[in-house]
Amino acid sequence: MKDFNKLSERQRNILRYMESYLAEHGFPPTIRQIGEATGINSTSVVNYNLNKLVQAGYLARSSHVARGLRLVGQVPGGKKTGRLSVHAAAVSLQVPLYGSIFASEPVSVPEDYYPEDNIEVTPAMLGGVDPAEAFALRVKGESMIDAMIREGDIVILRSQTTANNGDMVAVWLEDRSETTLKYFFRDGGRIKLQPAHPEMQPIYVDPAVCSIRGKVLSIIRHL
Amino acid sequence: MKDFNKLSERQRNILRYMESYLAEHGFPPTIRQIGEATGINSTSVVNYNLNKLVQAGYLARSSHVARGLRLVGQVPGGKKTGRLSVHAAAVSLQVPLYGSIFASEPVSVPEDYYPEDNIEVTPAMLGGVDPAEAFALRVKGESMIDAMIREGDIVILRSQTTANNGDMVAVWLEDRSETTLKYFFRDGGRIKLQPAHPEMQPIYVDPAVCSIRGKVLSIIRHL
DNA sequence: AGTATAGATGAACACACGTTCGGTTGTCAA
DNA sequence: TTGACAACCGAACGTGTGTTCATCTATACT
Repeated sequence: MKDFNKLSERQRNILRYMESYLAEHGFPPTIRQIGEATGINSTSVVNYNLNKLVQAGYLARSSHVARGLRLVGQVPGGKKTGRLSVHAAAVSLQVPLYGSIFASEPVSVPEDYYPEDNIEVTPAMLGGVDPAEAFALRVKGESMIDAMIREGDIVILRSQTTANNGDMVAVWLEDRSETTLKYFFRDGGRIKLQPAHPEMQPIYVDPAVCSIRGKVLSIIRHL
Repeated sequence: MKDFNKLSERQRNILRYMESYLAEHGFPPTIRQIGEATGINSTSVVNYNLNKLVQAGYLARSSHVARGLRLVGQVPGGKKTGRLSVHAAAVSLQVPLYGSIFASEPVSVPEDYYPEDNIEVTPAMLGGVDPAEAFALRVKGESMIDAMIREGDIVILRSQTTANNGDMVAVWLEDRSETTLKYFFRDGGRIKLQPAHPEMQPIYVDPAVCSIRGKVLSIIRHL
């Protein structure tokens, strides 16, 4: 019988990652993605361990084929009888990922493009918002650093064109040709945009040149 | 409602081929394979029709990703789903929340306490790590601001006492009586702890007074 | 007539991605 | 010490694969 515990820690991680990636995307990950996710920084080592897993009967490979991986047999999902067992079978939701937000470029909005991917989220991350109104953006560049947001972060938003005081919003500033994430405040006839970093100064803009694309619900950072 | 007959003959063939290829291999075909199977001898035409199918809501694409195709909804015989159907899909996981991490206090570790709550996470947020090894901490205070982390953030960690270069870890520094989240590097006989904020200087500590509690997998911020 | 617009073509481009190889480290046994 | 071996690393290589572009054909509309 195949003994799951006979595998190395890395090999178990690879299998688990394969499973979750497959569930999320519908196609297998690349060697480099596996390496990144499991802390292996040489493709040859991933390749090495994948071949081990093939020998052990856990998966099949098509050689010279991009993402030519396939799980065979069953990976024990939650059989680990440790302490509090892990999977309460709650549902998770998917929201479309509409590309990247990048300073000096308009942020893509749902109408403009089709989603390039789906992001799995938990209900708590939507804060009660209808999943159909939610979408996600990937942050590109270090331009959002003043909002305590880093390159690669995933931002979950609710699509809307207005906002309340204190909301964090994605706004397109026409006069600056720039998109940012800032806290939103109405200040008399103007709009005050406050960076999340406490030491940075707010900027004031004319409502006419400031179009709101969505309100930030939550942020996911993957290391 | 999506009308299957509204599609061109080629587009229907593409969907059918996708289905059978997926069933046979476990991963999607390439553009060229689709072309070959459906009698199209230009990759750009396949590309063109794939985009049409995305618009029509039959499939999703991940751009610049080899075999980045996925069937959404059901090809006839089954039922249809709406445009971007937001669907309950995979199971989500729960990890225990072991209190808060706070500078000038040791971070709680799993052995010390029992969880005060459970946090729902998606498999992607664990990056392939066994859910049984994962736990969560809530960030208290503004002390982690140099790590681009704010009060209230939830940090997902994997319980471990060693780390690899480049990992972000939660460490207890005995000589400073302080807990922080930093990037971990071995530097000769010492340990270099690099803040996430690029402009801040790293600190160097003796391994003897630096105990690792866990490696950060991901971070959730709820607004 | 002109002129859009959907569909198709083939070639060129750029990079994503699997593969290979020389070298290093650690462990175990003789 | 020596040798063998499993695991790992980093870099280079070749090609698989998505994308883009200029061009061409139909059909339909003014």
